[in-house]
Amino acid sequence: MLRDVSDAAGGSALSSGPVGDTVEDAQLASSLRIAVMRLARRLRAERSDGTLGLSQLSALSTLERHGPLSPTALAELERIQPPSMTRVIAALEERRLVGREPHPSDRRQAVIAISDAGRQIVLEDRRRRQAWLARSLDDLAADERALLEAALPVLERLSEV
Amino acid sequence: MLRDVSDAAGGSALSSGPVGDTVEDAQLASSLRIAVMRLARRLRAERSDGTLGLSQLSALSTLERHGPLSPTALAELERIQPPSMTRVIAALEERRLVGREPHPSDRRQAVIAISDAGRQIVLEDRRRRQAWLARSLDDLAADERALLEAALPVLERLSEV
DNA sequence: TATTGTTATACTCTATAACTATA
DNA sequence: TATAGTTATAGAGTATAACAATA
Repeated sequence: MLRDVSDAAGGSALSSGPVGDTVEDAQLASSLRIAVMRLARRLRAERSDGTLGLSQLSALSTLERHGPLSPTALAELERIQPPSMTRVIAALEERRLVGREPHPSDRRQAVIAISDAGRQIVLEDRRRRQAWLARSLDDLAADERALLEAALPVLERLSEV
Repeated sequence: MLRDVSDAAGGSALSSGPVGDTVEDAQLASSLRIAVMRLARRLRAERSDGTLGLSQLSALSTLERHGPLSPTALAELERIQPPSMTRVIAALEERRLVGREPHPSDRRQAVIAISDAGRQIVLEDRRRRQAWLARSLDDLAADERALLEAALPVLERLSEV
């Protein structure tokens, strides 16, 4: 399994110019795309209690980390379009997991903030919600987990471009 | 950035028992889940020409790699339920990208095979379809690409559990 | 005019339940 | 009875276009 790794790393090291990488990048991109989509599919299926959708929980979690945000700002952080965020917020509002207040100076804007009930769900979820993936990670060898952990920041940067 | 890596690897090596890893696994699982879902969302938005859905292309690609398969077998490989695969195959059949033949001995089964047109699309797509991700990968340093490439097999194994 | 947010509408992907045909 | 596949139906998630309110 690790043969591919060293081959690839060696290849990159030998031809690190922007042109030489193109073909290898395309292959890495293809494999990464398929792996990420499949894993996302699995993760979507393994949602914990099911009462809260993944995008709702993700938005709620972002609100918990960043503090109050406008719908547009939250949409940008979540990398979805404003109309999609409208629906996510509506679902959270209906369950009283977030509150809405008018912006102090700009009456066009709204300020969405997580509620105590919402915060409780986020914290509870961070503890309980990782069942399947954590179980899967448990089956990995220590060096495989380390590989994932090492690649994680890169994976995160990819979504931020 | 690589500090986290060695820290994590060291931590795992020191406490490789199932109990000691639980907390670290949960954190890794949480971060990985969010990163994977966001990246999947980006990838979904960046689909190339748009005429073919991601799940259709993924199934087509699997047919190209594995050869002719029954709908149920293909569904299992793609990790979706048979009714979902029925719709994917129907879409591919309508575009003549796959063909359907009766199973030689079991008349309940069908055999789905990629067509020449389908194969052309898969090959063309492997070359052209990775625009955004390949571009993003281009912006990474060589050692970051190597990290991704190293973690890729682990990522793939996670979906296979 | 530009920006913020919403509504209306539609598409993709997936699931479960119930059905048909064959084994 | 059991298996392969389909149909019917539903739901989550997202997008674009058009609109209203405010700046």
